[in-house]
Amino acid sequence: MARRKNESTSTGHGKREVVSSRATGSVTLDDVARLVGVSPITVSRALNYPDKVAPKTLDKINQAIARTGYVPNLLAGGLASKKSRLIAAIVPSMANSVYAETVRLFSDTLREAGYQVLLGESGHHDSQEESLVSAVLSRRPDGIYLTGVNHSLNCRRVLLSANVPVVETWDLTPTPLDIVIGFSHDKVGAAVANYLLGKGYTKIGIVSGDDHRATIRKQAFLDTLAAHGVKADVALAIPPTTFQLGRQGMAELLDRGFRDGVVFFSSDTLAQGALAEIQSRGLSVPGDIALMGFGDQPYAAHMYPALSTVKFDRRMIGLKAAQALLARINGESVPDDVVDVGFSIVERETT
Amino acid sequence: MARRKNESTSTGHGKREVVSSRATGSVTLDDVARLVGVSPITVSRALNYPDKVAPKTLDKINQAIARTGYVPNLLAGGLASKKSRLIAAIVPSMANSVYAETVRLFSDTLREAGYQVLLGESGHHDSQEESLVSAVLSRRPDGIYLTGVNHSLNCRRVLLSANVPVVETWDLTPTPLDIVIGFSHDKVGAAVANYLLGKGYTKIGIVSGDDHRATIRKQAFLDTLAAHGVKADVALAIPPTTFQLGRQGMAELLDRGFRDGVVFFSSDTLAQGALAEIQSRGLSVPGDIALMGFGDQPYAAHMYPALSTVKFDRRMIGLKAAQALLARINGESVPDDVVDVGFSIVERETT
DNA sequence: GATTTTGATGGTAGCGCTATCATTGTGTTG
DNA sequence: CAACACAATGATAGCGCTACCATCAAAATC
Repeated sequence: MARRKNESTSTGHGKREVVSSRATGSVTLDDVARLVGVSPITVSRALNYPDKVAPKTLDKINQAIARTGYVPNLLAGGLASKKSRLIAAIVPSMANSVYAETVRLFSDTLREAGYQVLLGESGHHDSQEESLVSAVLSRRPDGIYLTGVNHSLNCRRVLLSANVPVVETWDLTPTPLDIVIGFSHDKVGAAVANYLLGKGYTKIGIVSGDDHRATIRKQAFLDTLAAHGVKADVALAIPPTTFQLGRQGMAELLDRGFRDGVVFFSSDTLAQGALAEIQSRGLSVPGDIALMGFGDQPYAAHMYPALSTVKFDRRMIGLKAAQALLARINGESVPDDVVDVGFSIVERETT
Repeated sequence: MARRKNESTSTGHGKREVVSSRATGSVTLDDVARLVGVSPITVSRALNYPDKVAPKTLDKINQAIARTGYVPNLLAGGLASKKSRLIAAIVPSMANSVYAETVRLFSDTLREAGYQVLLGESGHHDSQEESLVSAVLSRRPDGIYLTGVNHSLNCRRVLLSANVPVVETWDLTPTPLDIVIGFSHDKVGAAVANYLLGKGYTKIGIVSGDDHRATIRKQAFLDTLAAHGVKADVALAIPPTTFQLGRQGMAELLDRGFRDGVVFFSSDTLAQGALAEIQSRGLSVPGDIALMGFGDQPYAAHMYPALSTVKFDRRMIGLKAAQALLARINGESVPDDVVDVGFSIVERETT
């Protein structure tokens, strides 16, 4: 397999003893037990429940582990205990730093509790999500994190019969698979519309991605405007919502003669791209065109001019998702099936 | 554990049969075998080597799998076969989309070959990397992807004795642990210095992160300038290299009176932040201050003004890393231990 | 001092799958 | 039609670990 195949465990860096009795050559828990002169189960306990082992024994075992360079085999452990210590997370895209931040807090929280996170990118496709879920279930995760609440029928079926704790995120639904932590995109759309109307804008445009959640925001946004007799200019961008697509979307609007109005973008990145387009035409923000983002990325506050946007606590989503899964796993009660982390509108300089 | 605990496999969504004989309630390969009337090993073969099974049998088995909703247990399979079908990847940060893109191609390529990628974030800390590597090895990955070539002694030791294919990326070294795929940061630093000198700049600054690779680039940059008798203005940013820190770094330089020169940033994001700072002071780019980025992020070409930067093929790194690991795993020969993917300087409007 | 409790350890029997070798039946060859 | 090759399937024996129940000695209880 590898070029170093022929090196045995004991060669290379000295220090290590030859202890393995198995054909495979790697050190096992049995080897450690034999070395210390205890039974394998005691070594297992030393690893998993250290306080159930006498301090002296524990000490000897830890020494033996260090000497041999023993690395536990979680495949075997997981098979025997039915606890994989693995949590699967399915996100649309890691390149989108919005999701990355949520997942980071999720991972960090779980790591502290002794779990690892297996990440899968679904790319906003339901079918991709379904196959990822299936693939991931074969590792018998102790919990699953999903982005969004829209899953194919088959995906739901598989998840339910897997009998594994599931947390859905970034959105809300009254009927979660298990637990849902997020906020209402419907309300965001309406709130932004009302905010902009309140600021006196009547010329209003929108550049939006076409994923589930962006679509919900857009629809609520348009509906609310319509209720006030305002018809918005629409330019559609497809995910991924990139700087370039934001610039293109803005160009489209400007080419159609859009001026002296405000544009709502489905991500801060889109708005950032739009700003470049506006500046390249020698127009000013918010003088000629006002901009409204979504996400409150770290850079939004530091742009010039600083971007007005919609803020929500994505780290909180990751944290609460991890905590909810841990509670489920430990058999503790989870106070709420549906957790709304809310959102707020941040007014800066672009509106 | 979960609120749905009491639902058996057969309830909920109909369609599923009660076949499990085990206490755990989940369908096993044995259950499928019994249902079809073949031995378990035949079902195993149907899953892993379908062409070794008669088409008729295969068909019946697949039907039984669909009917029962059987999900293979890779913990058991991996334990028995010593193939986890898991590849571990350790990256400094997923929020940094530069790494995310490499990892995406890496994952995609491996997924097609039937592998899953377990991601760990090391946050540019050697100690964190070491503990991640240890944690990850207990899952018995079939291969490991590392970012960078600087690893703690203990980390190297553990990796070597694990006898697992390793690919190091994003950098070069004549002595890789196994395989290395990247480019020379030393050469980048020198090349950028020469490029800027060639453009006639004599007033030169640098705003740089302090991770291993950025430091190497900076040093080569400064050395090359020094060799031409130019002393650069230095402002240090710490990772993560964010928009905000770029803006701060630029502010620092400007406050010190830096003007009519060029600044080299260790990431495009830093340069983007710097642009905001420059514009906020009513200065022009590249008239008053010229900017040079690093990474050629997708947005760099679409900024206004478009950012001059250093381009390298990060997708190629991910792809080649995956291919190299697959070759090692399959026992094929790997043509080169050291693969240089090179880089190039992209001149746009900011220099 | 007899009994119960507690703490530390061990024996046994799997977890669900696959490697290996063995067996059967079918086609192929001279 | 014997001799062989090959395709399809099966029996057995683990992979490395932990759950479960048992054991035994020392401490605590009356």
